[in-house]
Amino acid sequence: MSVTIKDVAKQANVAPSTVSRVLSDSPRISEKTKRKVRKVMDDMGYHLNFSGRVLVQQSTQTIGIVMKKSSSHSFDNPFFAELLRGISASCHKHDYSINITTGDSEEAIFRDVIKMVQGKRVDGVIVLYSKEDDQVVPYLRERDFPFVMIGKPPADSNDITYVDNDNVEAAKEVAEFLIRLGHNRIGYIGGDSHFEVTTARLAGFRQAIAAHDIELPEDLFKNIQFDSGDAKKIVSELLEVEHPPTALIVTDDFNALAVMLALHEKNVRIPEEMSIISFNNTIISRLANPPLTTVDTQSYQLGYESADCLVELLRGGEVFKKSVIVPTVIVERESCIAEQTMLNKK
Amino acid sequence: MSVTIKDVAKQANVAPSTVSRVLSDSPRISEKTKRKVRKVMDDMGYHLNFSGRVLVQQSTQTIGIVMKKSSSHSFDNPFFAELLRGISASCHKHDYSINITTGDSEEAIFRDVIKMVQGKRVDGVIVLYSKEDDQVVPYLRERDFPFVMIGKPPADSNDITYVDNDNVEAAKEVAEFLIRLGHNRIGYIGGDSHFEVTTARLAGFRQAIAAHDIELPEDLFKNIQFDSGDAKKIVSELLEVEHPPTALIVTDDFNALAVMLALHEKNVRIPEEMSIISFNNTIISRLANPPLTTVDTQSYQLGYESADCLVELLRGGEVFKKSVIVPTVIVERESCIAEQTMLNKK
DNA sequence: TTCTTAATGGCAAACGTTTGCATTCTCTGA
DNA sequence: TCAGAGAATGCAAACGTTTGCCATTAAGAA
Repeated sequence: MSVTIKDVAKQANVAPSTVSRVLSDSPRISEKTKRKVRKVMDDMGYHLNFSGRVLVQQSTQTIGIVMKKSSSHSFDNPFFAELLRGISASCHKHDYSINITTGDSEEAIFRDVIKMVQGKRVDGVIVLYSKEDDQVVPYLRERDFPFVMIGKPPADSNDITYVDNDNVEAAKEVAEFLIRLGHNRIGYIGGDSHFEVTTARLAGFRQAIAAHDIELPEDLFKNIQFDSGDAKKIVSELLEVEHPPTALIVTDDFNALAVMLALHEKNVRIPEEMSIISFNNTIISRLANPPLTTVDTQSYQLGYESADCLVELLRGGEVFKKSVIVPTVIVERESCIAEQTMLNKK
Repeated sequence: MSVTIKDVAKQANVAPSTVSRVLSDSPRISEKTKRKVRKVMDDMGYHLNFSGRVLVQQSTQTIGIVMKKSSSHSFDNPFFAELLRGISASCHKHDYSINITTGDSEEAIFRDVIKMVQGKRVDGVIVLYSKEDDQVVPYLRERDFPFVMIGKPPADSNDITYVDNDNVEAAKEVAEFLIRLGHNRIGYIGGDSHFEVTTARLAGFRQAIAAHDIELPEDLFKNIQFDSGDAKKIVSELLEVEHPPTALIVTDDFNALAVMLALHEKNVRIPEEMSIISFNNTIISRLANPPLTTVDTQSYQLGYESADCLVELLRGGEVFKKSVIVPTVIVERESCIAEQTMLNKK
């Protein structure tokens, strides 16, 4: 039905192989022939059929993106959108296509991955999360299938290419930042503890307060499931501990927004009565009221680098597994003030 | 290298064709043989090679998603994320894969589309926008390539399958809603006027105010480019007209957030001094402060339906081009109050 | 003029499937 | 016992490429 390499060959009076070589601009074909063939291609409206090529080259020039468990939530979160955007940009640069998992449960996603990998639909895979008790990564490793992770692998991190922030360090800096502002009652609201990012940041935070000889009761440490109802509960609890915190560290902008809303409902003013600092520097932090002080994790860059790494892996250069740590930086806006200047509520 | 249908055939002592037919569970193969072959498949760890099938079946079971111009912005906007989530869910149901454009300029996206379509990488395409002066849609129509649009096509809408809200009606209802609350100085902040959604809503709004014999000066009508700097400017201008508005209609939650921030900086309180209503009911509207009254455009549903339509188209049932209008409903939260109960600023 | 060699292009196999048609096998009924 | 029917399976071509190797041509050297 559509015009193939053979049609072009016939029309141009050359062999199909010649046409193919013109396509790849092989030096074995003379300029004259190339011109002739290209003209015929244009005239006939020829376009390469992808699957034909894939079949023989055993390469799809496509990378797969493995979403995390509930893509419902990932999609909601501008952090993932940024990641995708970065990946997308890098792929475009390298002329790779993108195929994303569509499953919405861990099981379904795993099946998607198998379909991608075994069905040879993709050359490599980017795993958008790092999580313990995950089946995808072991599966990929077992088959020696090229992949890179966003987030530090829970195990064998020397053997896996990954792109990540230094989350321990980042959390430390955040704590130092608040401590420098005079806060010593700091509430910590982390994310799902199955994810590496959560534990890393918590560790960093604990290191920092220990280094400053600050002791914090365990009821100042919370985990939030993405859900604003949860935020209300957590905020209530935090306000009811014996010495309530004067500052809060929240795992990302999105949850911070939920926390702010909950505080607002409790008539706690930000930053006058509570400082808040969060992670990711998504557009939300700029638009929040007040605008959020947040650590820029450079999610776009994270995505971009991960795709770059994968492509490099695929092009086969790499002998050892390199990893990339993307630096973080605190972006100061208006949600944090010095402890001394706060309103005294009593 | 990996195990093919032939390997399985040899091992099971049958012909490759038989294995293929077992794969598709053809009634022409006896149960006994099927069992035997399936056992061998399992033992050998066989998995179908996708490209091989594609080549002969001339169908990829993959749909392409065409992002709008600056995916940079689309990705930022939870509205698009929701769309994607809906598409993804439907695709998963129908066992289709997803391939998205990676280009970031109109030109690059167009090239991506050509690559998808001519390279036969996808069976059909979903265009995530409706815009005048667009090259993608004409291209698809010319080649009779199956596609569906999200948003009403600027032309030939009887000939194109699309999924959309009734934006004229929705805007009308929003206006009526505000009028019923007693507002008659209403500011309107639309989006990029190249997009159909923008013009449709504006039309609806104008109809509604005309129907109520309200006259509004043209300087109450603004268009916002996505960018919070712009929001400040627009807000300033709106506050400086002779009789400033008491209510604002904003084209989506995201921009509404920016507008709210700008108002806040001007010390205008919401809703006491200004009511705001927006579109899309993304999670942002729930988390805003105060939570936004917004019209739920059901973006997830929009995405889901569009993929459903496309699959139906591909399965070839459709003779005529059906379109789906997804209903909208105003979700009342706390950003709108009756004009009478507002603070008087003078 | 003849031989050598470099440049150019063609042949055909291969990639992993599917599918129309042909073949083989197993019954059934006379 | 055998023709014939129907069920089960096999054969081989086709899908659109790429690529190793061979064939042809032309040019240059002797």
